Amino acid sequence: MSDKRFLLINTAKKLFSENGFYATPTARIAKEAGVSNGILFHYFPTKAELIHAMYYEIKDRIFHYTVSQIYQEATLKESVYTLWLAAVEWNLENPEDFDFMLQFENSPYFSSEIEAKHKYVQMSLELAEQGRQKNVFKDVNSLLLFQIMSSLVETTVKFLKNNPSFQNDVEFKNRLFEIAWDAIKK
Amino acid sequence: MSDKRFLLINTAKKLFSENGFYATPTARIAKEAGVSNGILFHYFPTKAELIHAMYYEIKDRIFHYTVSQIYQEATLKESVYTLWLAAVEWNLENPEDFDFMLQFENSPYFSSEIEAKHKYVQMSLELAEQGRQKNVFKDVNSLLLFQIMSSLVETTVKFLKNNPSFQNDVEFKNRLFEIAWDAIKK
DNA sequence: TCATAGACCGACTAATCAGTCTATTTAAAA
DNA sequence: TTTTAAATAGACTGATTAGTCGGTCTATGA
Repeated sequence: MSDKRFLLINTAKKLFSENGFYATPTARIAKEAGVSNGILFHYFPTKAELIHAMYYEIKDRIFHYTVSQIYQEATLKESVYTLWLAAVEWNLENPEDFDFMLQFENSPYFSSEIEAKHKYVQMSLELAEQGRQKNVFKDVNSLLLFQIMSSLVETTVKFLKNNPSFQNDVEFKNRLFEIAWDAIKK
Repeated sequence: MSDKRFLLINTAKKLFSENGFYATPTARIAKEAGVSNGILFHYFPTKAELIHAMYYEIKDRIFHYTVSQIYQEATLKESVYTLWLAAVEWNLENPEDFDFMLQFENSPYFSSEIEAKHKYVQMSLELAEQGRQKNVFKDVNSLLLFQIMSSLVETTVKFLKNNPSFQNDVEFKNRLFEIAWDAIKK
């Protein structure tokens, strides 16, 4: 990936997370990145393509981050915990990505078909399926189990952002995980 | 509330839920409502004020709907169930309001201070507080308990919209409620 | 009857913005 | 060295859009 392309994605992400993508003109992105207007459209033919590229870039990074944390010998609960914690930590450490994702996933740019394709979702679905087969998880659709976990991660991150004093409180985070775990476990 | 004002809110809601508010010009709202452009700005000095008015109008309606369902002699779990079910049913029956809310709550128009003021949130917080004092709910912030319930309602509604065959399946909905209940109960 | 205020109209404007176009530079291939 | 394609620039445009403005209509009440 050329560095101008990368620079544009990062600058746009910052501006998007501050002002939302509708209030962020492409010209402003180019200016802030210190490149010409034309070059933005050279790399991204439309603003929508820039936004989609950003989505994939973020999903890829979060996937690699979380996948690097899980280990083979772990129990099911340990795996879920690892995934949950990795997702929470990652979002706390990358607030711009988190803001962007919230906006994106509730915008007309997003569709659940787009989401379903990603390896990150695939991996989570496999884990959900495993838990159901072992009779550990509640007996509902694994996609639903995944969506429940995702929304609880989101709620957790929002809460920790608003209450920073808890951000390093391991015991508190464990309690938050138990909430999520109790929701899905049988 | 004058009927033009009401008409404008409803027309805008329909268009917003179809196209999002950034892709819905004020002129289009007026045209579709069969009134002049000027009258829109007579009732709502800015587009943002129209959007905020819509938010309050929806929150009020959902509040009156849910509050009408709870009854005094109910146990805590029954009350939570009633509230949960009312919220789910209401959102399923009012998909435009649901779509609008999703957009709004993840847009720059929204702030959690705006939300916190509403009677609907106040009522839910009281219930959460009650549950904590009776030692029935987990020992975390009542605001967090409320947010958890809200996000699980949202996830449930999204899932039922994508899987309409479950919409009238009472047994399935009860299972979905148990997920939410297990999350918050001790 | 007349005055007044709010409801209502729709043409208009000032600004904005996504995307285009022409031209120049750079770098790699031939 | 020459050719070619990609990278870069930035002025420009066509379309769009929130909001304005000057005015008319209607209803109420004095």
